[in-house]
Amino acid sequence: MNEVFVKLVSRRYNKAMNTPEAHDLLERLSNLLRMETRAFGLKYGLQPVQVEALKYLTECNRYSDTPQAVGDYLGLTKGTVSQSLKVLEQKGLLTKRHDKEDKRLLHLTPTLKGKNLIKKTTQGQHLAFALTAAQSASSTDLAQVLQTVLRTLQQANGRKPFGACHSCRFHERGPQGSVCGLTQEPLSLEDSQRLCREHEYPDEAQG
Amino acid sequence: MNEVFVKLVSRRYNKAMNTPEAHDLLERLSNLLRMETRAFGLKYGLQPVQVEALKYLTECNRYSDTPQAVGDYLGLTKGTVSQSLKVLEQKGLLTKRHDKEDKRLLHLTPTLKGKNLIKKTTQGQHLAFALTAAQSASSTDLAQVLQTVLRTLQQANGRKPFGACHSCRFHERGPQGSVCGLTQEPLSLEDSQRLCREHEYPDEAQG
DNA sequence: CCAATTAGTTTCGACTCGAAACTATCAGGA
DNA sequence: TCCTGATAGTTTCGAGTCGAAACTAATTGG
Repeated sequence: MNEVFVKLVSRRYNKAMNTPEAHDLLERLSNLLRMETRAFGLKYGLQPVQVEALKYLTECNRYSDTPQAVGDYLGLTKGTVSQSLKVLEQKGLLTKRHDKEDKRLLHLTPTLKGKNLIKKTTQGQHLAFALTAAQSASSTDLAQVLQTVLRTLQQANGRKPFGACHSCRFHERGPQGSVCGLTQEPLSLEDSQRLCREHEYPDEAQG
Repeated sequence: MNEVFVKLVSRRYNKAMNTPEAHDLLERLSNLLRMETRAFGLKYGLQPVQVEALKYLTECNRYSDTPQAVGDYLGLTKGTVSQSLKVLEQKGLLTKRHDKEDKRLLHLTPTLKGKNLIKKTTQGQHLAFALTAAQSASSTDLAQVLQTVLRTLQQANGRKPFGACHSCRFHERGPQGSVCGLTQEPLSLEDSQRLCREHEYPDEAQG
């Protein structure tokens, strides 16, 4: 049964050749995620990086709870990390403790307060909701799943979707080519394929 | 045939309940993407935001090529956008032109130089490669696909994978619980589930 | 026991970003 | 017509990010 499954999926992926599209979608999701984290952190006076560092520390094992590891994980230099950790410590969200074997090493442990904050982070973000929506959607195409996630997130945040013109509810196909139902202006084929800030999805559509 | 398909997928998703995992994966992917864009932009003296703005302008239609739209798309305030666009214009990557109907509006058009730069961006990034790898992978589980993308990207960038301890090639299951093959120290169940900076995937494994 | 290495901190400068004040244009009503 | 309010964009300012480099302290290896 899994065999059949695999074949179907592979076929769809190859046919769609949607790598550049998935690329774009991931980038846009990436941006939105960052904004969510920023907005959340603001409520607690924390910067996005600080939230992410604290989150990492609640998820790593005892070989990986050092400033160096945080830097490797987040892709930041040790200097930058050092400052973020200082803030987290001052706010009572984590404690530092020197390793007994190697006194250069610092072990970082989130306090109860820190752990609770991270719990709230995950709950507070709309991403969880968006992911649930995407997972209950019927598509197996990566680009389509990502698109569902993105759209749900954008709705939740009250952001414009910026979809491709041809997928818009105002897009009208006339005898002499396409027309924008909002401006009543004719659209070239190229226009129709581009992103539009006024884009609105049709009521029923999913893709 | 699609009916069967949908049921299978739904079942797997529900069983796996992998929303939090997908959440994490998206965040880490998001970080990596940002670093790639940063590294790329550096070569041309551009900041990540500037690259993204320019990229948007090569993809949007004529109703959406204004500073305001760029801000909406990237989730930035108009002041911030204004500065980024000024830099792009100074570097000869885009041109500004006032709308003839509404003189408040500015239309932004990437120059040939700008368009070429964006082409190189997409080619230069490892993400395209990673996505291809993911799409040829056999999994249909969102978390698993994302994991493949992430791992491929991390390898391409020479970054540590930070996988869960129990999935590591040094993880050994002994009679009295698990042991880390690197440190020869015993691991609690909790340890085994956490992220480790020394993590290395087994040769053949995919998940 | 000294040199090289590694973990972490501090400092500095370039850059990001939001907020707010500002200019210019447009649209609508008395 | 003029005047008010709204909208597009710019400028300025301050808090914060981040990498680079210099620095301290501890460890490892001839």
